[in-house]
Amino acid sequence: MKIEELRDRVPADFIEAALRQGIERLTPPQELAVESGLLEGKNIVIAAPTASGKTLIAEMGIIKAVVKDHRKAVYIAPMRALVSEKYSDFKKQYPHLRIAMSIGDLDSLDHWLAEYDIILASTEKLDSLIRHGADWLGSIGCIVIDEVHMLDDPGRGPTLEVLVSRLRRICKNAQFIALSATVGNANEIADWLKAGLIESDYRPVLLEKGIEFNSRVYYSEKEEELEGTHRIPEMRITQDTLEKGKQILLFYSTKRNTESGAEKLGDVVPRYLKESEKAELKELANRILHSLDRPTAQCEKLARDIEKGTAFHHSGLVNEQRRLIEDAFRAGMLKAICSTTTLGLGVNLPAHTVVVRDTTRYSEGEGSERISVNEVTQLFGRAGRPKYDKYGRALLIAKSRNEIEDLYNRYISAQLEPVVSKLGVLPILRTHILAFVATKFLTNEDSILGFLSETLYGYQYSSMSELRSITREVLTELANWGFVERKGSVYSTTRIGERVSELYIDPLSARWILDSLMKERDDIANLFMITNTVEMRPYMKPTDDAAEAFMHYQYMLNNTSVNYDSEELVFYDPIKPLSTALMLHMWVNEITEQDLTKAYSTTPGAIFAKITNADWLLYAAAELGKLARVNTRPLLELRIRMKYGIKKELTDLVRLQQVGRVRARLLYSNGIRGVSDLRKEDSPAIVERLFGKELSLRILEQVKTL
DNA sequence: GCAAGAATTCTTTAGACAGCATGTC
DNA sequence: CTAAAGAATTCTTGC
Repeated sequence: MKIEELRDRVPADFIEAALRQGIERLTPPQELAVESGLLEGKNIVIAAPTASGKTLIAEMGIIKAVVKDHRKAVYIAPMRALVSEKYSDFKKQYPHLRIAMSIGDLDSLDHWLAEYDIILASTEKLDSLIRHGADWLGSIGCIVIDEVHMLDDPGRGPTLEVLVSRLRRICKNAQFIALSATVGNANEIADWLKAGLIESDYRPVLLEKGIEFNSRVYYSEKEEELEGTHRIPEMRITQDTLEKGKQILLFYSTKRNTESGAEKLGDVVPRYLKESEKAELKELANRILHSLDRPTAQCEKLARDIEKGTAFHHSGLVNEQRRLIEDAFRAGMLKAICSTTTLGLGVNLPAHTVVVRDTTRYSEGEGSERISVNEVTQLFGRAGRPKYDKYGRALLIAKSRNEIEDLYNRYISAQLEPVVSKLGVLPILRTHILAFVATKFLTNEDSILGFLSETLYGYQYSSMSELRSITREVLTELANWGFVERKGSVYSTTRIGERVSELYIDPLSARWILDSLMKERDDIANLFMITNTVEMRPYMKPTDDAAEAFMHYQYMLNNTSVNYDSEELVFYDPIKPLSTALMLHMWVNEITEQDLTKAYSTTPGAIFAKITNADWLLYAAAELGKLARVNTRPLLELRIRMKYGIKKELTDLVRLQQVGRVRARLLYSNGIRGVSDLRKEDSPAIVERLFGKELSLRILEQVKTL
């Protein structure tokens, strides 16, 4: 079907945008979607491979709802990176529409969300907006759920499940469009959502899946001899790929493996680089090296790899480094990347060849486990660059002749796994049930159960007796903790309970924080208060210092296990969160990232993730403290120190714009110890000497208004 | 006597969402 | 609380 043929059924905005992108025909799944009533507002579940054009289907629904029906459209995705990618796509294609993005740290003016046509948000953010009583939800005409297989995730799936079920109640006439490349039971999901189902194998770029063994690749209907001669299989595959003038992504099971992989690639890749590329790479390496104030050992390692045309990519990198690497790969500068699943989950970054080197992964409590077919399929989906490649190649590596067939059966000819609801667990329901009561959405046991029966869990497990007993238990617990009150059969939240729900923290964490607030606390105790929570997991490794401090702080660590659910207690070791607290304590005492990575054998990426979380939890703790009538000054001060990584003495200077960690310290050591010192006669000269004319002016200007 | 390679023991283990009010070097 | 695999260390072999 040609796009043009849709002229009278879909707004011109969409047609023009599609044509601008060079899209003239619908792909088969797109055509099927149109035939199954996409444009008539029917709910649709689409299970089709990566790059099969699922996004365009969503786009059709969104634009139709917005332009033709004058309603709002919402796009939900599980990753912030995904949301912002879609945001810039939409902004580019539809500059005249009012498009907003709402994710954790970046928000287009919350309150004004009502003014926008298209709202793109992460699952949790939209859930949170509901908790804050967003009133524009009723005017939604189209809801797109990207990566619906997230429903299967034990940690975050239930939130999506509850969110979707709730939206179905709030937005009675809205159209639901759910997308995924990896669901084994799309029919079930479709049935649950009362949606039409579209399943398709269509790919714009052919995908050849094979198993490598001994320099030979075994596909289902052919075999291929590799060009490479290297003794390590994935290095041979890389040589072969580079011989073809293509790029490669290699997926490993651990961060360390990606790093050693990239190092080995350093012997393979450079001979395929042009002189001009080497110069560009050198420049890139330099930028990577200086992504932090002080390069860490990891930064140096990464920079060395990049000069050779390769890189590793995992959560230990800071965002800027990740972005630089992704862009450089897209531009063809980098030839090969060794990555953990980070690259498979986030933004779209295709390569001609994809190798999933490891098919097992360690998981706590279970030991080493095989990764799922769904996940391998997800990673395989990165193979083949539309517009550049005729076909993509996705490979596994066999270590023995026997393993060839085993891997083939297990991952290539295998069925995708079904998505199964993980909602039926007490700690998860605790959070959501509090939110139901807090928003007065559901206020008694029966209505809560009625709602839960509409979730995927209710669909998949028809017996609700288990949920009934958990719900009862949760309500009792929340009442005991002082977050809800009961009158007859009706529950309502206390002021604190309501705030806990809005702050989006686990009620268990809130209870622990409230209890801790009542005790005598120093900085470390305050930090432990927020690190000993589920929100802060995974914890840092226990250090010797932490073990020692544990003895010292025994008094405050009494009862720490209150913060854990019984099954988890087996794994709970309070030294770990204490270790995290000590790391943060060093951060707020101006220890450099470089030293922190060494002392806690961690990575810059992990440090910043902890800092961001700590900042949020310190805010939450302060808010709870307000309600509990506790002095929150120390918490707020700690929060400023957390944000900037500074000692107490610099907190005043940092109020100035353009002044952060480094500049504040510089000012301080030059005798300017606070904003008031800037008013002194000789100050302007000092500031100008330190920062130059322009910057010093901008700093001094602020003195009048502060 | 020494080095390359085999055998054994030791060590370590993916990712990422949320609040709120504005701007780092 | 479990198991795989890389890294580090020790042992063996062959010249």
